Amino acid sequence: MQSLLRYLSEIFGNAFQQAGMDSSYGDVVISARADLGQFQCNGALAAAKAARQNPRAVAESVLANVSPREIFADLSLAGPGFINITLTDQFVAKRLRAAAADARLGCEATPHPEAIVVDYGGANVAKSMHIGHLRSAIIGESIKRILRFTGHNVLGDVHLGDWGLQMGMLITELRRHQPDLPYFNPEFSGPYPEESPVTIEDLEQLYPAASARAKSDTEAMEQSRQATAELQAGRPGYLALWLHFVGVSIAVLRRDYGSLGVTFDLWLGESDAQPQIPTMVQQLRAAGFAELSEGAEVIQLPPASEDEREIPPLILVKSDGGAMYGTTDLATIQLRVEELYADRILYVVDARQSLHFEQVFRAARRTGIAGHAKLEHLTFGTMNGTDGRPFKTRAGGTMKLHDLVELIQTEAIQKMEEAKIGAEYPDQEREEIVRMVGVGSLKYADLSNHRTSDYVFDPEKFVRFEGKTGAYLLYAAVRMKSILRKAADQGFAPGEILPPTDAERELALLLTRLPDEVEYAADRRAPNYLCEYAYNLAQAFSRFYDRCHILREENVALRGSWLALVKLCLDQLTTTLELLGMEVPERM
RNA sequence: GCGCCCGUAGCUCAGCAGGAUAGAGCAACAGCCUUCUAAGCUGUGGGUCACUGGUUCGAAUCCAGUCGGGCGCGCCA
Repeated sequence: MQSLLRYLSEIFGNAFQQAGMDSSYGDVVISARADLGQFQCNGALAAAKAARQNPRAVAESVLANVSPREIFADLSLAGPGFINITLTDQFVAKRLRAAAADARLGCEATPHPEAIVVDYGGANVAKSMHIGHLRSAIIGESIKRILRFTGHNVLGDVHLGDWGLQMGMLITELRRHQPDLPYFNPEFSGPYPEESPVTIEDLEQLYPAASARAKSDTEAMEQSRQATAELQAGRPGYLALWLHFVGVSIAVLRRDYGSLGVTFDLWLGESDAQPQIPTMVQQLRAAGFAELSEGAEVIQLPPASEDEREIPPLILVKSDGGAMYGTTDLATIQLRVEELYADRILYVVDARQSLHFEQVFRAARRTGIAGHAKLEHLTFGTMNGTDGRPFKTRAGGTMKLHDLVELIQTEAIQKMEEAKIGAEYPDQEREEIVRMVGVGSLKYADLSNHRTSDYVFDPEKFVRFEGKTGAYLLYAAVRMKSILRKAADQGFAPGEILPPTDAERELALLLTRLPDEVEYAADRRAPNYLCEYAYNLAQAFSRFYDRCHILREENVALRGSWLALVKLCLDQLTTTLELLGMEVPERM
C-alpha cells in the first residue's frame, strides 16, 4: 500500500501537472495548523514564484484539478496560497482497515533493496564496555533494524578492535608479569595450552597498566611496537596468546551486548582484514596510488571537485612497515565489497572520527576499492556529564556499561515496589519486566536525541519513569495489551474499524502515518523521528483511553471498532519500539 | 593556524531538503482515581530561536560575518 503522504502528494502532483506545472510542487505534508486542516500543500507558493504568477490564482487552478475529490471532507485555500486538506472519516477508516489487514501494517518494502553492512558497536578486545560504547551500539542496532524493516538485506558487524598496537601492549605487559608462560618462549614448539592464561578481569587490569606504561616509558612503547610487529608477522606464541585475548573478550562482549538487546550477524574485527592487506598494498603500489612521504607510504587525497576540501593523505604503510587503521579500514571495505557484495556500508561511529572516515572513503573511491558501494559515516555526538564535560562517575572514572544497566534496573525495581505493582508476579517474569523497562528507558533516552547532537548523560534523569520516557511507552503498550486480553476474556472481538468520531480522530489520523515515519527515519538514518512518533502514538492512545471506556461501551459495532483501533495501535507501537530496539512486556 | 560540529523556555532536548500562531518532557502552580494499570489524563504560566547583516512574498531553518562552547588535524585506534 502506498503511504498516505505519497498518495496525497501524487494527487496534488497530478493537479499541478494538469495546471501546467511540475508535479514536484504537489508535496503534501502534515499540517502545521491542525485547526485549519489535517494536511497541507504549500507548492502553489513556490510554483507561483517560479512562474511569476499570483500564488492564490495558482492554488485555485490546482484545486480545480484535484481528483479524486470524494476522499476530501474539506479542501480550502488560505493565506497567500496554502491549500488546507481534511480527509473524510470514511477514507481514514478505509486506510486503517487496509493497514490492519496488512502484515507490514501498510509499510511497503523498498523496490530497490540493497546489501548493506552496518558497522557499529566497535568494542575493543581486553577493554570492558563502558558508557562510551553505548551510543554506537544503541543507534547502530536501531538503524540496522529500520533498514532491514524497509526491505534491505542488512548485516550488522561488530567490527571488533582486536588488532594493532594495543595488542602488542597487552602482550608485553603480560610478559612482564608472567615471563615463564610458553607463549613467550621462542623455542617452544607447541602445542600451546587450550586454557586461557588470563581472565577478562586480568585483561581489564593489564590494559590500563600497559597503556599508561607505554605512554610514560619510551622503552616500554618500543617493546610494544616490537611485539605488535611480531604478532603481525605471525609469531606462533603471540598468535596463540592473542587468540585467547580475543576469545575471553568476546564471551563478555556477547553478554554485555546481549543485555542491551544488541545482536550482530558478524563478529568480525580488524584482524580479519589483515590477510588482505599485503596484496591490497601491492595492488595500490602497482596502480601508482602509493607515494613515499617522510619514510611512510601514503595515498594523496587532493580535492577532485569544488565541493571537496583539502585533507591530509592517508597513511598506507608506516615507516616501520606496519599497517595503520586506515589501511585496515580500506582492506575491510575491499572484503565487504568482494565477499559480502555490499552495495552500501554504514559506519556508526563517533563524530570525532570524521576526518579519518573522509580520508578512508576518499581513498576507497579514488582507488576503486569501494567499487560501486556507497560509504556513509553516520556520526553521533559525545555523551557529556551534567557539567558539560565528557561523562565521568562521581569517582572520576568511566562508568562500566554493566554497572549502568544494573543501576537503571535497580531503579525500575524500586518504582515497581513504590507503585505496588508486580508483587504477585513470578520472580522470573518480574526480572524480565525490570530488564525490559530498564534497558528500554536507557535506549529511549539516548535515541530520542538526534544522533548527531552531543547530549548530557544524566543517570538520575534517565532513571525517571514519568513523562517522555521509554517506560511511558511500554506502559501505554501494556495497557493496550491488557484491554485486548480483558476483551477476549469477555468474548469481545475487534471488529471493523468505523469512521472516527471526535473522540478517536486524533489517534486514527496518527495511525495512518507509520509508513511515512519509518521512511523518514530510514532516509535520514535517524531513529529519533521514530521516538517522537512512538511518543505521539502513546499519548494519543492515553487520551483516547481516558476519554472512552472501551470495555464498558455497549454499542457492539463501536466497541468492536475501538478494539480494532487499539489492536492496530498496539501493533504499530510494538513495531516502532522494535525498530528502536525495545521489547514490550505482557504486563508491568 | 586550518577544518568540522553546536548555541531554541529555568533545566534537558525536538523542530532545520524555507511556509501560517516555534513544540515536548522535566521543574512550578491548579485540577482528575467506588470505572479497562494514576509509570496516567486535563489546565495555567514561561522563548528578542546567541548577535549582526543578506537572499526571499515568507528565515529557528539558506548564505556571510561576529561572539561563545565542543571536537579534530601523517606514522595510536
